[in-house]
Amino acid sequence: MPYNTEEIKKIEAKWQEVWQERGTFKVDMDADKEKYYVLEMFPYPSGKIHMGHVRNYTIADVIARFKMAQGFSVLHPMGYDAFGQPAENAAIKHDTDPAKWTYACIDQMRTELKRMGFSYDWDRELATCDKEYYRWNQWIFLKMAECGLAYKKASPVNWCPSCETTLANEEVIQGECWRCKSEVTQKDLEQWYLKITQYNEKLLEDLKQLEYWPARVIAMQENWIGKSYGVNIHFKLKGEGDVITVFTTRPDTIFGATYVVLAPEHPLVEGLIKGAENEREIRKFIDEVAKETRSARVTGEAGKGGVFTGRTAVNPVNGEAIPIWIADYVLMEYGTGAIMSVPTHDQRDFLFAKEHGLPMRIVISDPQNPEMTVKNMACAYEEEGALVNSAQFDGVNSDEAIEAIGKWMEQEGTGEMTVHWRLRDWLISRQRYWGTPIPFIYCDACGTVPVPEGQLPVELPENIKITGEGGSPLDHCAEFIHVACPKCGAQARRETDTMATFFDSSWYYLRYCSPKDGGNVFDKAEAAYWMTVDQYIGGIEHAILHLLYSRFFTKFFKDLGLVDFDEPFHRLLTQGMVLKDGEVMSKSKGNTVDPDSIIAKYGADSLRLCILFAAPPEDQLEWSNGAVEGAWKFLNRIWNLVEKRYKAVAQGSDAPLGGQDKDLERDRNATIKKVTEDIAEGYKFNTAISSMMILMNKVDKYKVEEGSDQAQGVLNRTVGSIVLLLSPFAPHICEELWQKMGGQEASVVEVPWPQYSEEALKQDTVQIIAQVNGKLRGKFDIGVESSEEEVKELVLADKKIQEFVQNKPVKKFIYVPRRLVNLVV
RNA sequence: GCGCGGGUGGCGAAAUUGGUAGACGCGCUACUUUGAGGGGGUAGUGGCCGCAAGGCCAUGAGAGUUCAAGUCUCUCCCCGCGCACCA
Repeated sequence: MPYNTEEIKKIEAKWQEVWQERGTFKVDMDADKEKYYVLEMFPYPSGKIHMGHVRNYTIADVIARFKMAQGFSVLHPMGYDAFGQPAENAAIKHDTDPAKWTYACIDQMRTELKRMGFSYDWDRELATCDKEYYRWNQWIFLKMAECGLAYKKASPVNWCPSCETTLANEEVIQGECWRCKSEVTQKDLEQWYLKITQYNEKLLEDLKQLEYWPARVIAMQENWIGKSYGVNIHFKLKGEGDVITVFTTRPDTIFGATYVVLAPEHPLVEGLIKGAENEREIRKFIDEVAKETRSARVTGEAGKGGVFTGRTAVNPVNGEAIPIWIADYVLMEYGTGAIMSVPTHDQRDFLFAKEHGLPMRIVISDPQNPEMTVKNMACAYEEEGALVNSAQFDGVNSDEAIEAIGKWMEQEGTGEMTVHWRLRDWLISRQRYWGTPIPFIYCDACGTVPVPEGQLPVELPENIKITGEGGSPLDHCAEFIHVACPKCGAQARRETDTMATFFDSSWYYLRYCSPKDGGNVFDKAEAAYWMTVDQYIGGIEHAILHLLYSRFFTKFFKDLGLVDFDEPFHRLLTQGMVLKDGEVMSKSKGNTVDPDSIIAKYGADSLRLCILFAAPPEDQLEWSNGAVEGAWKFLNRIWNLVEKRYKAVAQGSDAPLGGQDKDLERDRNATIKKVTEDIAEGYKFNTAISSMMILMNKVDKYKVEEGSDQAQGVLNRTVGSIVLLLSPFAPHICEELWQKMGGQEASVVEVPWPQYSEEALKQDTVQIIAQVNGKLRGKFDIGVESSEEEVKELVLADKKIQEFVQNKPVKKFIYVPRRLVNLVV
């Protein structure tokens, strides 16, 4: 029977059914066993899986199966991040219901995942759009509200005109909507927020615990949280009580501040410009800036636009009156929306001052360039140096002056040292239908009232017509909106906004621990056993969004006393993207390869093997059809090996092995060692597979004489080891072969992982390299126990070596035991 | 500009952590098996010189440390990703 398309189909279907029926991957809390939790970022159920999914889940599956074979109690669940806009869009397009569409997609997705042979505990499957899931979203939201972490406020918000909804800061990528890439605009709205900023210090500090996360992800989160130390400095307006507060990280340059700049949106602007001589001109400028898109404004290298207000403010450290300007390069959302400008020591200020002819004063000297003057400087000097023109601080080095001046200003009452965070609270309201309803009710008498816990879940009404027009569909659903106030019973109104779907995915890993618990968000004991996630695997695109939010939720749960750890994901692996012809595979580029079409021809095992062999997990992977064929060929060779050369024989004697038998036995042990270490130490699946191929090549050359039980026994043992080592990578074929070879276990998963013996690895001889002056000149087989003297003698006696030595004296003889010698002549 | 990765054959990639550069695979070439196709087998496959034995060169560029450098140090170039008028 050849390992062809027909046979592959049969085998893979057969074992998928066996796993299903026997519940091979079902797992329960087992205090006697060490647990291991492998998790991949759950998919949005679009229906079809793509190569990115296949890669992500295959990596996870090898780890899960490897850990199972090592005797761990392995939790490996799968589910669906099922709320979200694509379902609404699909509903409009196909005139159906988002729920129907989503559940149909889930069914299809599940079938495709099963076809890949992943080792999931399907009993734990969950979908976030299930009311038994999202009721706990609502419960968490209410808990957050109780703690003051969920609150409503009116504020300028990011608005995506195409998705017709608000967006969190994290969802705005370079001024564009993360989902549809439309230009994001600003709107003033009253919206729900989650106070993630309450945890800013912990979110930053605990990054230090994440020693097994990629440095890149840590750096991205650090940047996003953006802690900076500085001073808030108060500039009084000349002649009035108003004060402009600026934030600066460089208080050491305060004596060089020659003007102050406000963002056009700054609240003090209106009062300042009223009645100004050039009021019209100023208003025109402000209007123009308002019309600019944020990205245009932020990348504005062209020149720094600004206008003078005609007013002045007083520099608190020297009493100097300096002009107040309004400019687009100052952003309202960062710091205080106002800056002190030090053109000599800040490049942006430098450009602005040059453009508008504003005064400059050097307050930090450049030790490399004592001749530096305002006139001859070509750009701002932003490095450190001794202070000048700075009264009592003259001569102090700038890095010391930062703290010294900050403290002095605090004493003088002219400013205070402060910490600024870039992280903003998380805008959670979405004006969309297909999400978790926010569990609040508006009553004219009682105000904003939480839905009582006993009334959860607030269910999404079904069979709603989605038109894509006129705002959220829930706004037009009378039976949803009208509700009695839980406090006074009067006619009241439900909140019609739903939660951003990142809420759903911020805690699903906890729900997997006890997915059917009807009375709790998750079972504390189960979570205590299974958490934290030992290995999390997913794409880098979630480096900030999902991973930051999940860390926030975990810290909140800890404060609630539901968990006792700070961080949810112990180890994180961000798998590389799958490319086709050098570009990321994507529907929009039209360069996708459908995993299903590959499975149909070569089977899931070949696809899995190919993807694992082609590149290390973190690297980009260039798809190639040739590589699948290569993987199939390798599996085919193993198949034929078992079919044609595996023969049940009387177990050979325990007599010591010699010659080729001993060599193969050593190679077998060496391969077990290599594969085990490659998987365990850094997931080097590509080299693990390559070492199995090498062993396979050796088996091909290994001759078994007719009737030689000894040699046949060694061969059998080697074939058995290959099948077991390969089983996490290509599970279906290995199950089948193991059974063919007489394995009695219900599944290879139950067979303990192969062990190697150090004794068998020992070699009698070893090849060493002989160099003359660092160049390779010969190779010698020497006994492992050979002494340095013996080796030296042997090498020096060699004709070829002598040719290169040419009777010159050997100045130095370097000997690295069992590796090389180097003669320096 | 700042941060994180990278740069090794025609291609995907290895390299025992300073010790034989290119394992393994894809592709290609020749021979072979088969009625043909597919598939299988054998040999070869970094560049240059050479019939060969062999020699020289070679890990983005240049310098340095060392008996020995893809690996360590410095300078520079290039590519990818992320962040960014962040005050």
